[in-house]
Amino acid sequence: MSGFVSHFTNRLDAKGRVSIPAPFRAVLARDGFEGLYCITSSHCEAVDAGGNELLSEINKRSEAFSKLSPDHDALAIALFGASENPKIDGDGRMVISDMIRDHTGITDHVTFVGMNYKFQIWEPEKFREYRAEAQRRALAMLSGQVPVPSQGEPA
Amino acid sequence: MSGFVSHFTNRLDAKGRVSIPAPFRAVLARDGFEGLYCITSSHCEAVDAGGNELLSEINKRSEAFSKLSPDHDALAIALFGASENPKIDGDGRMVISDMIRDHTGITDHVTFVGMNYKFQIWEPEKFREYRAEAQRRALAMLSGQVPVPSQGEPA
DNA sequence: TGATTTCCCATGGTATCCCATAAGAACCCA
DNA sequence: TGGGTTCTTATGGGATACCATGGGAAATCA
Repeated sequence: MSGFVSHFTNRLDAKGRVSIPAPFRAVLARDGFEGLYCITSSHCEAVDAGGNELLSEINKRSEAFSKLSPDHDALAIALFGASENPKIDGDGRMVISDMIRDHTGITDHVTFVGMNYKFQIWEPEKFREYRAEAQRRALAMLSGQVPVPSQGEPA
Repeated sequence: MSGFVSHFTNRLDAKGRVSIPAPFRAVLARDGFEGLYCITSSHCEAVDAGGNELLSEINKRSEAFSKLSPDHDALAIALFGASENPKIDGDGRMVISDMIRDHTGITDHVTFVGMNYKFQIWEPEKFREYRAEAQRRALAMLSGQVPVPSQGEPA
């Protein structure tokens, strides 16, 4: 079935907890990962989060470098050093760690953004800005592509 | 097999629900998708909706870029972050979310427009205007006054 | 032992489920 | 052909379940 879709903004409480959106929890449960896998994004002020599907995607990436090579070691350190495994409590909440706070600038609200095989954690205002930019880029990327075979386009 | 055809206008109730036209429900049932897949249209004030067939169309687009790359992230945010999976209740209704409201301007009535492999959700008055404009353009194109654009809506 | 984290329960608002009803379409049988 | 009957569909509304959030108590850590 489908993965992480849509976006939600929830509130951080006094203890630094935030509810993970219920639809995302359902996807994680199906995926079977214990807890959550989080890693800072290398190219934007967000944190990638997900379960086994995200993890295997990252593994696939690092396997492109042969083990024992300096490149592989450096990559491993970068990946594991920038990652965390937050627990999810009985009510479906996680705590926003200092690492996530520092990298995202989150203070009192958190935006969760579905990206199918993973989702991202954003500071709401920063997300709005990034999204506007992403939509511009997406339009450019898609229009350069071969047209999709839609027959019914009105006009 | 036959897809979504014709168009229907239904009423929003006090709870923000609206009946999905029965013929469309029949198509969705055949498609086998649980619920509905919705995504805002990038070139008009409408929302695209459908089942697996629409979803695979979206997936196809994003799979052209390798995961974890900046390009893929931007595209995933534009596509999946701007999507939703409304449920369909036992009576064949869906709720019009704030996202759909904002993007379409829907207040109390909803027009469903069949487009074969997907359908669109419109504010009725906006749809009338859009359709009239589309017909003018079609006529102009047929009479040879305007070079026929291959695809890709130029605003 | 004080501070922090984890577990558990409470609550208000909202979404979902379920049933009722009315209008219309299709159907059937004389 | 016509009139009655049954089904489907759109819509309304009450009851229930779910979810995000808050806070206390127990457990863990330094």
